[in-house]
Amino acid sequence: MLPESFLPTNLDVAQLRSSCATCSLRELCLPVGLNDQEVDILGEVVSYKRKVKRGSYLHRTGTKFQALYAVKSGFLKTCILEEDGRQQVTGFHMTGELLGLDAISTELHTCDAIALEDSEVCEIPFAKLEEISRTIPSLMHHFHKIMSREIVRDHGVMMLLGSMKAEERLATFLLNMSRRLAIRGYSESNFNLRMTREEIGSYLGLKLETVSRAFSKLQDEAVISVNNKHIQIHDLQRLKTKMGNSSCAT
Amino acid sequence: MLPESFLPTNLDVAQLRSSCATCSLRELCLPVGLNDQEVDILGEVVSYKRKVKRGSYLHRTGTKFQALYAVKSGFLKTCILEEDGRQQVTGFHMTGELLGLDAISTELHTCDAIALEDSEVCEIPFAKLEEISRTIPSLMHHFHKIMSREIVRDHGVMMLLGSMKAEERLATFLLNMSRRLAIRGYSESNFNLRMTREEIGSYLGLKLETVSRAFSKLQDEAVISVNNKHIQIHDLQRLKTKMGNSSCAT
DNA sequence: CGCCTTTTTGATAGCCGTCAAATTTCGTGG
DNA sequence: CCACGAAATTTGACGGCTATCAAAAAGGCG
Repeated sequence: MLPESFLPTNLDVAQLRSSCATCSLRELCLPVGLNDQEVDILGEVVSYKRKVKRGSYLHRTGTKFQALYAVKSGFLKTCILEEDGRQQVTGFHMTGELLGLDAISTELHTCDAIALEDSEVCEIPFAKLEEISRTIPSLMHHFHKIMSREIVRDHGVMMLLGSMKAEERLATFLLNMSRRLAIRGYSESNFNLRMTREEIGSYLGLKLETVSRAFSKLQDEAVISVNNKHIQIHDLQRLKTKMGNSSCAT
Repeated sequence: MLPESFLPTNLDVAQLRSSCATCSLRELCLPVGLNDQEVDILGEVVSYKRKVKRGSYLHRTGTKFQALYAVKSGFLKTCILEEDGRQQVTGFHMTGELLGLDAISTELHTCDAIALEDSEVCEIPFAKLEEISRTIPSLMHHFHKIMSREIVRDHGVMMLLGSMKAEERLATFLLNMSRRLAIRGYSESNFNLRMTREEIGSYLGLKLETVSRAFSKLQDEAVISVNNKHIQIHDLQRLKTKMGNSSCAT
């Protein structure tokens, strides 16, 4: 613990208490749709931040669930692994997104969450969130929307895994990354991937070699440029057509 | 509207008002963990039932979301379809399970729900559910668990679609059906499937012919018997070993 | 009972996984 | 800052699993 002289000044305290209020992610994250007073209440609940170094775990499968995490900065993956060693990446998570929703059901984490770059997350004690959401209907409602959105996202991935070919999967993946980056103010056509080919492959139900080949093919067709982890999308429209035209003719 | 003389008698009113209280699915459905008084409150919100004939829609993609549905009897599938005609079954739903969770996010249904046999569902107006869950914390909490469980289930399907071979997928599917039927008091080793090979295939990311072949293979190995839609599981243990032993040796 | 849907089974083709090796990139420590 | 070794990526060759096409058989509904 720090000595008292190192406690935050009043200004710092104000910043802490209103961490959600002043957070640049306010419009992306849990506080969406709340008024200033409600955001302050939420901000008191969300008082702890946690740094997660690249490669280290935010949480592990089987550990007790106590809090959701909102990504404040950085990039993480979640993955489940079977007894037999098979691993499945279930998601990649950017700023403003919530982790831990799967753990509510059993109060145990059902997946590992691992930082793919140095990251910072806000800890949201779940019991407290439920408590204050009783008095802030719009918070409760938005939380339900977030959970629902995760279900919709998963259904989209099921569709992808169930009926798309390798190139379609990768195109869908790239466009998804592009869109999410654009929402956050980054370039939609020029970005660096944080994950390896193997992690992309696990997410897309493909082997890393197949991912690599699909990248090369899209590059040969001049739709994108690939330089290791750096991606440049030359033709967004054409990339979109790659998403869903495998079995048009039927 | 019915004339007053057709309003329910007192006895009927009592049965209606306590529909959740007397429902045989009380321990499987939304009221889990509620005391009698709370179940009564919930029962007032869940006052409408709807019959859905085999083959007809409970809801369609794109229509306005107003209520969740709890399956009271019967069996339904949910599926999404892309512009290009590709279809993906996202789930099969038995008694006590909740439909419509995906629609909360956009207030539009993101999938079709179709009855695979004559079914009956309880309509749960979502706004009212949120309203009463403010005063019944255990209801709110259980609802969150249900949504979370759906996310976990979807992640399991992603794992299945992403890394299992045809025979493993089918074994996983059969064991899932078996377990869910057992919970509901039916035989775990002797049941009728309600869906076609094509629907199973869509759910499992396989073509119907591949599903049929996988059935035949399991039958040749004397693990199950297949007679069209009737399934008999002879060796549950051996079926379980089929779930996850494709790439053990690595 | 008859038609249509569903299911099964076979033959073939194609996509992707597997194995392998070369090359590049990245992290760490000197 | 550079050098080294490990990790990641790319590319090729080949094989296997599943999709596709086809046809026959079985089942179900009006």
